[in-house]
Amino acid sequence: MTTRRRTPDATRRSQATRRAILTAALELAGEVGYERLTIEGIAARAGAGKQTIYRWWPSKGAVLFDALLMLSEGQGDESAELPDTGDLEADLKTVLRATVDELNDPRRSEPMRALAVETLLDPALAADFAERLDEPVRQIKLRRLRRAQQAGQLAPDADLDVAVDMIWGPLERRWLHRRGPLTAGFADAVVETALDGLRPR
Amino acid sequence: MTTRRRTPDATRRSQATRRAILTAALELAGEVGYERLTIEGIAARAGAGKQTIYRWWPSKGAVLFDALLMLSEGQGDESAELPDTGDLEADLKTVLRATVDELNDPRRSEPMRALAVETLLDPALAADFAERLDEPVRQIKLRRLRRAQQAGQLAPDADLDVAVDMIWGPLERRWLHRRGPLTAGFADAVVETALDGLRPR
Amino acid sequence: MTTRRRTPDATRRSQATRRAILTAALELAGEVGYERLTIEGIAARAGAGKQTIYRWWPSKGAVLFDALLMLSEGQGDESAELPDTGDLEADLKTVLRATVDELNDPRRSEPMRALAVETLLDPALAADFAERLDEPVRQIKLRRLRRAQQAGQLAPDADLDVAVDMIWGPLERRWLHRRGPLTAGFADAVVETALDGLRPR
Amino acid sequence: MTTRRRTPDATRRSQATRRAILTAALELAGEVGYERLTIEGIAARAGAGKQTIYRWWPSKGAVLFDALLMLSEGQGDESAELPDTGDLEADLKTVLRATVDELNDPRRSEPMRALAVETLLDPALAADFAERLDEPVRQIKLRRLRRAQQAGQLAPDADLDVAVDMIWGPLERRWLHRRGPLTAGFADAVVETALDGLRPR
DNA sequence: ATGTAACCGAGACGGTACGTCCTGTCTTTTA
DNA sequence: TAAAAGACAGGACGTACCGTCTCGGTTACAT
Repeated sequence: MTTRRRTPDATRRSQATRRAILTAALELAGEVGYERLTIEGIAARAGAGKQTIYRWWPSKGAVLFDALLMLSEGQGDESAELPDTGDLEADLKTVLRATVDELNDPRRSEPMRALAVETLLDPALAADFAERLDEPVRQIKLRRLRRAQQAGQLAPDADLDVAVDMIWGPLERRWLHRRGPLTAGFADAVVETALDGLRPR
Repeated sequence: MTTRRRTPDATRRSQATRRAILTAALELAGEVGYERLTIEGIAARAGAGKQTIYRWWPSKGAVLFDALLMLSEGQGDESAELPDTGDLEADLKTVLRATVDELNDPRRSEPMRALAVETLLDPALAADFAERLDEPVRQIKLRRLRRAQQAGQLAPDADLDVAVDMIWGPLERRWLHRRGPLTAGFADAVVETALDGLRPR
Repeated sequence: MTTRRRTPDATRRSQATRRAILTAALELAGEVGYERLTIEGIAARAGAGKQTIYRWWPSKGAVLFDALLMLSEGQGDESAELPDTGDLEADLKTVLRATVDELNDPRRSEPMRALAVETLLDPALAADFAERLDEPVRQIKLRRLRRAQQAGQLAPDADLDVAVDMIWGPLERRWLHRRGPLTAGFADAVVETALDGLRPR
Repeated sequence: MTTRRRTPDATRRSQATRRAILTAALELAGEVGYERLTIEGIAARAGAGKQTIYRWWPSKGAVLFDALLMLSEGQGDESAELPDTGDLEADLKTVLRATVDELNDPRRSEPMRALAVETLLDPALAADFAERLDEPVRQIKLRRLRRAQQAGQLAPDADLDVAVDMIWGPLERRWLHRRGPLTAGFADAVVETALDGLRPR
């Protein structure tokens, strides 16, 4: 007696309820942390039925994902670009400092950490996350570096995939593992070291 | 009637039971993943009472932590050093290739991933982990880099803390987030890029 | 954050589950005895979740109480009366012999003993039991005695509350404390002694 | 590999510890009630090891039994007799009024209730209790009635076993089931009714 | 005096059951 | 007919005690 999972009719979806659920998820993630965030808690806070959540999202991670997407609605365009003043080092410092500021704001940072952790545990969510958030952003970074490479500011044989990891990796690592403070100085040091290398010149 | 948490008497501890629990934890973490690893399951597999686990460990993450420590028993000395043939680049490649091999072995890798994720969720466990595993290893890395710096193989003003992140960070990131394959080639590229920098020379 | 005990909605209650739980409770009480009757066992036998039991009953005694009420459903009317042929002594012997038979049937007797013991330990249950079972039955007994008193078959100044205790007490005592066999002869002796008194005439 | 249950050597028994355990059992039975009285609790309060209790007593009921025996030490002689002034009715009233007073003193009454309940659940304890407390007392009662019967104050064919139940049963029932108040008046009424019977004379 | 055998306090251990919490499904009621 | 409300089976949580066991420390008797 297989009760086939019916696909809900998205056109009839209540937008007010959707927003209430996403808002409740964000608030609770910030208040109690991801571990103690529960579907029941979200439903109760949102004044929604549990079934409504199960109808539209496969996991609490997916709810949080949509909640974060809602937050960054509008500014997260596909066609966005990193600043390009011609000075790669200055541009990268500008971008990384902005990231530092964002990660230091707990209101946005806590739900993001929660989601990041969830992607480590849930491969399906990780794939969704990679496709809809991580990869587009990575392409933006790669485009900026490629332009710099064409302008002769980066070594012609530099592996840009490695370069992205090297520039943005340390920051993400410190943030995710709460290892050491996130400061503008750290951002600058990373950019300088990545560009100049560790060997004496 | 406050029933003060009594400190258990470690001298009476059953080593056989301890080993059974740690072994069961490793096996189960490998079999069902960290999310579905339960204290009840560990106790059942180990033939131990739940209370015995609760008596000695504060969380399932702590059990897994001890289990991994047991695995690396003996070789995890404080006085260990990275190889130093005088050729920093070659030495780093050797070390990172070894790490790649280790991380590609699911028997060790899966419980480690599980533990790494848990440190993201449990600050107390994270502190324990940092103190007993991460920081000692980081010091070993720093010592090797410092010797290279003194030998003139690294820039005298290079920030070695940033350097460590830059060399080992990308590997860890790929592993933890399952982003891209872990290969010897990737390890080599990271070492080369970190040492030479991205700018043309 | 006080999580107020929500009152369950009785109209939504599953009658099938309720019956399964009460049946399982009766069976288990008969099989393993009251002491080793557990909520977990009842839930398992009934194929119910533990929470379903905790939602509707405050204690295992209360479950058993309802189970016994279910058993005697229909015949336990408020308006029921003891037989009245005009011969008090014969009627009382009839009633007590029937009680003897009932108490000698372990299928009904064991759960009843279990419940009786539980009322000794749980005042709330005792009150419920007294109100819904014991007192109605006592009123039936009192009505029969009162009619006999009006008919001149009992002394006009006899304390009927004491009389009830004197007629039914010894039987209950032997049963509850397993002191001596329950026989028709014992029932007869009690009735005769209670009516005639101990003094020579 | 049967580890034969060794018989403890009673001559070496620590009397101080025994008293501490019995005292703790009485106190705790009064404080938290029988249900929540635990061997662990008794051991902790007495400053004794759990094994010391298990060595000497088979159940918590047995501990409480010995504790009550300790309380009534000295006055519980085998050769004791009920008062015999020649007036049976007056003597019985005296005895039952004394019992009423005893049962109204919670310090003695509560542990006794606890023990009484336990005998309902534990047949081994019930047998011990019957042999060492109940039966001797019953014999004393029977001896008094027998003397009265020989003196012509009771019907020659009266069943004295039934008589004992009839005289002492109602009091015990009210006490054990907390049904109605225990008063001297009730004691008197029971004695009068039992002696005179319910029929008009 | 010195084994040596027992009791004793202490408490770790494998277990059972507790009562709570949450999951994901299902059903009923509301709008 | 979507959504709220919430009952349900299931199962993990962390706690409390159970009764058994082993460990040293301390009597007390027998060499």
